[in-house]
Amino acid sequence: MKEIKIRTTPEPTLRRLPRYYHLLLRLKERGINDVSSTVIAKELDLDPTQVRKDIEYTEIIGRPKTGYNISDLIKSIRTFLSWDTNSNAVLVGTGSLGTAMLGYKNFSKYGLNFIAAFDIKKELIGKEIHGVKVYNFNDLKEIIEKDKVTIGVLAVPVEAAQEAADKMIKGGIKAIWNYAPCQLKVDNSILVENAQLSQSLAVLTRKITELYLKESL
Amino acid sequence: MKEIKIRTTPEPTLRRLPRYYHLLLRLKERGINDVSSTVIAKELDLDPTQVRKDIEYTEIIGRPKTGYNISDLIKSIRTFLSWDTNSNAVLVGTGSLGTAMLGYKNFSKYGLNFIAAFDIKKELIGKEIHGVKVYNFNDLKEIIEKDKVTIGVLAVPVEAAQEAADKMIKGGIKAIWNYAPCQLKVDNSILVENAQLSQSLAVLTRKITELYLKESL
DNA sequence: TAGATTGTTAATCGATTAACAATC
DNA sequence: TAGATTGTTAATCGATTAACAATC
Repeated sequence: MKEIKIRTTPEPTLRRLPRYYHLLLRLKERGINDVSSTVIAKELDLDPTQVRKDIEYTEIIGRPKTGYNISDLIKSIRTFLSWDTNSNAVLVGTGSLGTAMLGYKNFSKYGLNFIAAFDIKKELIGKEIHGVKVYNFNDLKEIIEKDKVTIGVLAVPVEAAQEAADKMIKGGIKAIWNYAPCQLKVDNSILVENAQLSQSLAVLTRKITELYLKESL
Repeated sequence: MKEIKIRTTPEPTLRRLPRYYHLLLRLKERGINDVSSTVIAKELDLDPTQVRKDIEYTEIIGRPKTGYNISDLIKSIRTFLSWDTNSNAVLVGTGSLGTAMLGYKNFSKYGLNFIAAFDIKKELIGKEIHGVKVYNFNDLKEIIEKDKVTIGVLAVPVEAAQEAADKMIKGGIKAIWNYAPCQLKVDNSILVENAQLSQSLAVLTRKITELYLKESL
C-alpha cells in the first residue's frame, strides 16, 4: 500500500522558499555546485534546521557532508511551487500597479502568463500595455472562459473589487491574487491570496517605531 | 513607578491590523459608529478572540455590549502604525515597479512622503514621475542627508540592490523596504522589510497545487 | 435586569529550535 | 577514518483558540 501524503505546507515555509530560490540562482551563477543548509542559513540569517525542514517539503534528498546539489534544489523548488509550468493569468485594473505587474517581465519566470488585461476606461480598451492587450471589463467572462485562465490578478480600486472578483469566478478562475485593500467574499473553493502593500508597510512602520522605543530606554 | 511596556508586536498581528483598518474605513463610510470583535472577525474570517488581542495592542479600550467606537479604533490603529505622522521617503529604481510606487497616491495616507526618486539612466534624470523628481543615483547620499529621510524603497534589479542599500544607509536611512529579490547585508541597527512579490506568489501557486492534490483524492 | 461583549487567564496548537543517530 | 552534514525525533517557544469573570 502506497503512502499518500498531502500535508499542507506552512505559510512561513512557502514565504521562505523563494528566498532560498533566489539565493541559489546567484550561487549557481557563480559556478558553485553544492550548498549546505548551514551556508543557506548564514546567508539568509535563519536557523539551519529550519532551512533543512523547509527544503524537505520539496522532497529533495541531500547528501551528508556535501549538502544539496544547487541545480537539483532549484529545480525541486520550482516544481514544488509550480513555477515550472505555465498558467494563464489575467489582470483586472490597469492603473499604476496593474501596469507595473504587466511590465514585470519576471513573472514568466514564475510560470505566470498574462494573456489579457481588463479595464473600464474606454480610452485604454484596445491598446496594449507592455505587450498585453487591454479588453473591456465587460468581456472578461467570455475571454477567460475561452483560454483556460486559472489565476486572476486584481488591481482595481476597492469599490470595484468585489464585482471584478465575482466576474472572474463566473468565468472559471480558481485563484485570485488580490491587491485591492479589502476582503473578497468568495466561495471557499476559490483561493484568495491577499497581497496588499499596506500589510508589508505596516510591519515596516511599526517596527521603526518599536526600534525607536527600544533605543530611547 | 510607571510601568514601561515595549512588548514587540507579533508580525501576524501587524499584518492583520491593516485589514481591520480598511474594513473600519468602509464601515465608517456607511455611517456605522460601533463595531464588535465578533463582527470584524466574521467579516474577515478570523477568530473573535484573535481580533480582540490584536486590537488590544493598539491600546484602545472597548466597551462591553457595544464593542469599539469605529472612529477611535481607526485613529488608534493609525497611531500605532505611525500612519498619522509623515515620514520622508525616497525611491531607488524607477522601473515599472518603482514607477507604480510613485503613482500609488495612497502612500500619503500611510504617512509616506516621497521627496525624491533615483536612477542611473541618464535619460530619466531631471524628469518627474507622478510629480516626484528623478535624481542621479550618485547624488543619493547628499539629498537624503539634507532632508531627514528615514525610509528608502528599493526597487532596483538584484545586481544593483546591495550598492543602493549601502548608499542609502550612508545617507542616514534607518529602514529599507526591499522589493529586490535578494538578501541585503546591513548592520543590525538597520531595519529591512522584504516585500518581494515572489513571496506572495509562492503562497498562491503552491496552494493552488495543494488544492488540486486534495480534490483528486 | 438579562444578555452580549470585553479583557484576560489558561489550554491548545503549530512552528521553531535543539539534539543526535545515520551517513557520506 | 574522522568530521561535517543530513534527516528526524524531541523539546521549546510563541501564536491561536477556549473559557470565563467583569462590565456596560
